[in-house]
Amino acid sequence: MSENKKLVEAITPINEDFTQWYTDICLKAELADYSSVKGFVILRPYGYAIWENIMRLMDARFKATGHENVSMPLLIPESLLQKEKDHVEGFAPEVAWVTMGGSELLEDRLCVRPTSETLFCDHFAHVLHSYRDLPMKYNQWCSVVRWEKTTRPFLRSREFLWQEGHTIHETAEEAIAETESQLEEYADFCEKDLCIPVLKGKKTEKEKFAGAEATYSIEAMMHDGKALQSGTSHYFGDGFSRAFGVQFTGRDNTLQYPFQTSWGVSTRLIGAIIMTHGDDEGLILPPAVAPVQVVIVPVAAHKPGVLEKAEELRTRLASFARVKVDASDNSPGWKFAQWEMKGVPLRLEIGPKDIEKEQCVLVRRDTREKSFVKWDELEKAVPALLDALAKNLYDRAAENRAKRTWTATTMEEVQRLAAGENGYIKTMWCGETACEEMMKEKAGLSSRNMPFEQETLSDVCPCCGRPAKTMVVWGKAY
RNA sequence: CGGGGUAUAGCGCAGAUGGUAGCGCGCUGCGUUCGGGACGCAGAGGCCUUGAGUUCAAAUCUCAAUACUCCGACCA
Repeated sequence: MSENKKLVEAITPINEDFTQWYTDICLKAELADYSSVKGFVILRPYGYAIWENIMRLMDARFKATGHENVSMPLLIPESLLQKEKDHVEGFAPEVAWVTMGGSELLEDRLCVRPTSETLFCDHFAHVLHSYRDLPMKYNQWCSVVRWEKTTRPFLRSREFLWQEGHTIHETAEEAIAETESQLEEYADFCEKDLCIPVLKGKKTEKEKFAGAEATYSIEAMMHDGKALQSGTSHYFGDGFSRAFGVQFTGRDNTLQYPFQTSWGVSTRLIGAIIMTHGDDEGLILPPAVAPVQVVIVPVAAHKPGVLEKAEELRTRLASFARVKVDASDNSPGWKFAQWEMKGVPLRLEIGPKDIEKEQCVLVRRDTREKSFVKWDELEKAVPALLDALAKNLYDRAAENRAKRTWTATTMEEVQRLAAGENGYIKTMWCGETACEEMMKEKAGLSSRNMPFEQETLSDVCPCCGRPAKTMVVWGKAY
């Protein structure tokens, strides 16, 4: 293959310029495209298919734990948004407004939802009467708009697709349990289905959601050592309930305020997949969400029987895998490269030589390891290889994270580490926002979260020297 | 929103000192190929981002705008 040919579909080497590599993947693997609306991106069929798989798998998890889907309005009257002070202050800088209806100026302008807590609360106030109605566990799949200043496909765009769960409960304990169990659900999904190890923990006061009492997150580490907040779960206490007058008659016949949660993941997960698993050849998709799990490439497709056999194998695999035959006119080599770039986990080659031997060639995307498999053994071999690939993706990501995680006990150490490779830096912390801000100023780090799995690294905060309360993981974030 | 960079065919680029556009890949058709990015022949495809200047003449010079992109601050 000549240099010239390679240039055509070449992507920037991952270790040369990671951000450029990322953009190349988004465009060249045909996941996304820019639109003529500034900051808004288009999800192309291949990218949207990944999202569809994510939705399907997560939706099943939500349903299995008693959640119901609803659809809330796109627009929020300003008066409604104003009801919870912290919330409106947090979101005001990035909301888009609708001020006209047709040619009429609106008396109460409407905000395009940046998130739907206010609408859910308004609705809960209407439909909640008795403790017998609780819990209400709702979810919606929708898009939201936040007027971001800088945008990047999947990581930050002015409109993004997501899922937002909103629940209300009779007791604080129950709401807290919901907050935690949804975070666990996200973590499990990321680790099992997306093969991305995540760090579960509580956000600091500075980083928590506007209006929440507590915010929990799962943090994933990308190939370049930067962190990506990949899911959040919030506990609201009864703050929103009080602000919106959501009440119910309790078991003791008194009026009470329910306790509330909300939680969400977005198409940002696709960004996480790209940046966690990809390599110089392109994308590598976790089998659970890959739109195509096995691509069949016929070799010498013009020879009698080859295409027929390819089609026969497709039918055979279709009962247990998402499979596609590439019968285009391109050369086999071109197809290999193309489907590798698109991250298809497994390639099946079938040519005249294989047909003689009643076998085919299976090639893993992650290791490029080839195996010759008899047709009769495909039902076993394909799932086994997909599983092995998934495990390897997870292990590689976990290894990268382990390699890039350090601990520090003094500010000098933090600064020295922060000046080197990107990664997680664990330190103790006194709990003061001032010290968190100092981390940002002196080392360029933000707190990712306070992991559930705490360690005692020292007795004092490296910033101020006062007694330490918790261990925090710091890093640079997307 | 601050600081850089870029804008010419679908993509990647060339187009010194001004004279109305070219290359590679891709695309279309036909034929030969096919186990790691095949080849031949014949085609199609451009308001040179937009708007103002300067000039006989602007892709080229000047100034603005816009978009994308990278680096910071802010956020899923």
